Amino acid sequence: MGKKVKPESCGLGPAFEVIAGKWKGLLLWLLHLQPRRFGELKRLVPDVSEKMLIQHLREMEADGLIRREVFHEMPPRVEYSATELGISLDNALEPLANWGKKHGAEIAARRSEA
Amino acid sequence: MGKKVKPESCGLGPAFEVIAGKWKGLLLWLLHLQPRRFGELKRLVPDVSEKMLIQHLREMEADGLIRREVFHEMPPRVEYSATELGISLDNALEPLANWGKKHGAEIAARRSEA
DNA sequence: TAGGATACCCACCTTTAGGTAAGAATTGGG
DNA sequence: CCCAATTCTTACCTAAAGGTGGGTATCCTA
Repeated sequence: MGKKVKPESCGLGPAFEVIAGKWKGLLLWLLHLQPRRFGELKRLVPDVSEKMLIQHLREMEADGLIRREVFHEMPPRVEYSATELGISLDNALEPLANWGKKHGAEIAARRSEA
Repeated sequence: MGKKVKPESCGLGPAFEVIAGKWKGLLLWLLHLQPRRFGELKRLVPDVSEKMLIQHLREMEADGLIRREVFHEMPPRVEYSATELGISLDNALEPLANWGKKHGAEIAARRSEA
């Protein structure tokens, strides 16, 4: 019994570190579909506050998941897009998203029973 | 341009609702390997507090991811194991875990540069 | 009868994630 | 000269997540 197991060998740690945050998964998904500017993201995710929107975008940029491109126009324009690394993460998230689509109703039902 | 997009169609929402929590991913991974009793889990994840350990286990049980079996022995014994649903979620998490194993070092490096 | 092992339960506290609302920089147009 | 549009920025606050340290119940064994 009781084989020895290293928790780190699970591998979820680093992935969660990078994608944890209320809106990051959704933002990455949106940006992997197509580049978007700040205002677009704000409209597409109407419940996010501006503060969290930039904060999450900045962190994802720092982690190399997305890139930020500034166009020196007036009015100003900033476009965010997914990097290769970001796309690879989004791909790794797809099975999870499918699981959510498949079992979301079941979960919600079980929770409302409570 | 600017196709209309429904954020819900991403599908990550329900999945994150169920797996969010500092230790849930790791716990599910451990329990999909083999059933474990409370004390074993506590030893395998030494940084988790007892409070969070049961709290997470209880929530995962309520969500149908794991099952809890009580053996009326002395000293008492409670065994937790993954359900079908839990196993399916763990499978959906595997690509994410692989992503973490592959890019964890890269992420950590980028973060320590800061 | 005291102590040990196991699996909890609880009250309290700290930390952190996230929200609100206001304001600032840019620069072209009226 | 003032205003508008866009992308932030900042100070402050709330709520939720998680940690700490103690206590409880059970029954077996010494």
